[in-house]
Amino acid sequence: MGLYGQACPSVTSLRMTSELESSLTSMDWLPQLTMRAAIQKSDATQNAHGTGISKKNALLDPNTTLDQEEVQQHKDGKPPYSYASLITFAINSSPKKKMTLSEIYQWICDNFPYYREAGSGWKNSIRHNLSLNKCFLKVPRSKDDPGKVGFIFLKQLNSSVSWSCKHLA
DNA sequence: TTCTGTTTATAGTCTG
DNA sequence: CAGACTATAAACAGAA
Repeated sequence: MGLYGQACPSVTSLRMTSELESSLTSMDWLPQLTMRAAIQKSDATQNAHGTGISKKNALLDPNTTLDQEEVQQHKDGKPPYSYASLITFAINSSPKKKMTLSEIYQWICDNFPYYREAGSGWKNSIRHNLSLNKCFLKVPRSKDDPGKVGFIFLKQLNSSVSWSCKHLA
């Protein structure tokens, strides 16, 4: 297996040790690890076959986020990121590292106009990915939540659960 | 009915 | 080539 199944091969796994819930006062919207690092990394993994295109699979680094430059670069055409990567970016863009399905859709549409135009097949793929990929964890909503995992955005009528990246250290 | 989520199937690509 | 991974499509069940 290559870059995929694993959480983070070697790209700076940061010190995501203890900045969990304690960062409400100050915002933490910039983990500082952008796609560029991930892409360079995978670029280094040259294509041994020389079949032309060198696939730029973003590493599924749980800490990777997408920065504005990257967003602008791919405003046209289909982004070179796998669905798993897109989902990861989306989830990581949320302060709580959780997102509901509809929010993930929204984030992707906001950041990649391509998907606004595309049909609805990609949403099917997103759902398929969330269910299949071991990197994502479904976090059910708790009714009388003790205050631990009950953070839900739920501004839509649906979506009673949110998703997060599964990367328990 | 629509949205959400799980599963199965199939085809293409990449890696060892 | 075989196996792993990804993209797509689609069947199907449950909830709102």
